[in-house]
Amino acid sequence: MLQDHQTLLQHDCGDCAIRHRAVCARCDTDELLRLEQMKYYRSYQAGQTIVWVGDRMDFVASVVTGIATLTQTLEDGRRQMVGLLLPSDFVGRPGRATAAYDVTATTDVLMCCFRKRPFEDMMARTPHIAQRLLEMTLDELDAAREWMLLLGRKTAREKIASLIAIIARRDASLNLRRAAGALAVDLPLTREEMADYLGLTLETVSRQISALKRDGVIRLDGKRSITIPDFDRLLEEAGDDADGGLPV
Amino acid sequence: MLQDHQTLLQHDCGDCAIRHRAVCARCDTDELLRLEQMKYYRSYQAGQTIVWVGDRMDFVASVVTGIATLTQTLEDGRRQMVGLLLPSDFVGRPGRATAAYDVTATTDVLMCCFRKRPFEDMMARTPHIAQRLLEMTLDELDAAREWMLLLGRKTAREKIASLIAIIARRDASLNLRRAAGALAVDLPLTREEMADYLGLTLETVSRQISALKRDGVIRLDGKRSITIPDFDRLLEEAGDDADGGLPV
DNA sequence: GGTCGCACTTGATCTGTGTCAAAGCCCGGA
DNA sequence: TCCGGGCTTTGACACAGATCAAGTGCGACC
Repeated sequence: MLQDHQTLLQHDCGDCAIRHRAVCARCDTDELLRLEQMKYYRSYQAGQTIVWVGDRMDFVASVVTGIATLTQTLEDGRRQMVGLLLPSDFVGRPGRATAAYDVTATTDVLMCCFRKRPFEDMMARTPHIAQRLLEMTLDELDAAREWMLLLGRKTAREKIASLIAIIARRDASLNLRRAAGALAVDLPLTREEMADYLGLTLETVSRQISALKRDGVIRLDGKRSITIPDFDRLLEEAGDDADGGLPV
Repeated sequence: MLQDHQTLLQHDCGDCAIRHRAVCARCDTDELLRLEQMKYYRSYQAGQTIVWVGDRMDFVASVVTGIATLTQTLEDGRRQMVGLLLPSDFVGRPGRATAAYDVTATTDVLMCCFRKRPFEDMMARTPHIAQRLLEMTLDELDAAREWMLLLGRKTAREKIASLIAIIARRDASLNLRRAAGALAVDLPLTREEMADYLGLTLETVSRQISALKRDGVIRLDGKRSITIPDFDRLLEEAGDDADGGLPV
């Protein structure tokens, strides 16, 4: 019953060995119960816009299942994705009244929500929540900076390889779907969404995926599902140093 | 005597009308005094590297005077700036042992430092610090996302205009150097640093600055100092919507 | 089973920015 | 005063990726 938002409260307290699974019963029971009473759910269909820039935001939430994106748009329609929300990611900013980005459901999405005001009050009372939120925000900031390097300095081929590596890594850490040697990943994004992630056009995305396939770096099973025969080879193509992904 | 790190502890408590100047005496006196005892200074010369990626980080700090940058580098030397640290900005990540980025002093820099361990302990005891740090980190995340839009989707000309607008805005909010109509700004960065900020080459930066000058969007007084006759015109060139800068 | 529509691929061409190279400017030191 | 070196500007050219335009494949719906 606590599963949906436990990532919000978890913290390193020494008692909880497995950080991403356990919630420390000793310290957080009261807060957990209070939070439990506050939560409610919202679900959205694939393609649906969850909030528009400038909308009044009266809630904060975390993604339970599905994938959502944060995007920014220039007046003439150029779009850049600035956040990719996977299960357990947090949406919304305590202390801000209106949304700064468009939030869109890429697949069907279930969110676990908390009304903003009581959540903020609670944050003021229970230091663990602010500390946990700080930790999550710092992780996001690191991811954003890695992303900036990608956008500013990588070639189209490196961008595609990086994106596949990022998805594979986040995916693998959730699902442990690592077969012997080869790794199966499915891309939860359309070519256009990948383009918006990478600062490219969809044509370029398509061409570079074809090129990586031609060169044996990836194999395609259908259009959205790929296998990676050699992950290190992929990382090499991504141009990163050593382990080349989001610092975690 | 408290001036150097007061931004770290300030918060909205109702008593302090002017957020960026006042520290609420009622709530924070003890913490301020403890923090005061812990602080020490380091200074760096222009061009000097403050920390290298992977270095052990035994302190956190905030910039008192001068400008520093965070950069990431690919193996073949391509560089991308991922953070620009102006006075009052925070450096270092509580809970992380090694630096994730190169930190370099662009001008002479004075930093107000705290040893990491005691700072972390203090953070655990005094919720205000974590909350304040969260607020600052969320601001940085917003800035990073604006930056991602710039890197992924703006043209070279728009990038330059945006950078000038960003510097002018941060500068103006600190110094209130807004003359009637025209606005004088000096660029604290070399052409190469601007290029690293914007994901361009220094030649392109130079060409676009010349173009903006030719078109009357900016005027140059020497190489590093510009005046902006019409700020709205500049924002238009930057391609942003409405007020087009870092959301604050 | 056919056909409609949408996501994707592929091709031809165009263009903005990178690359390479040279020259100018300015400041500091001898 | 002149010289040297770093920062900057400018030019000529190359090329990665954008743009425009067909075409393909595949699932949904009749």
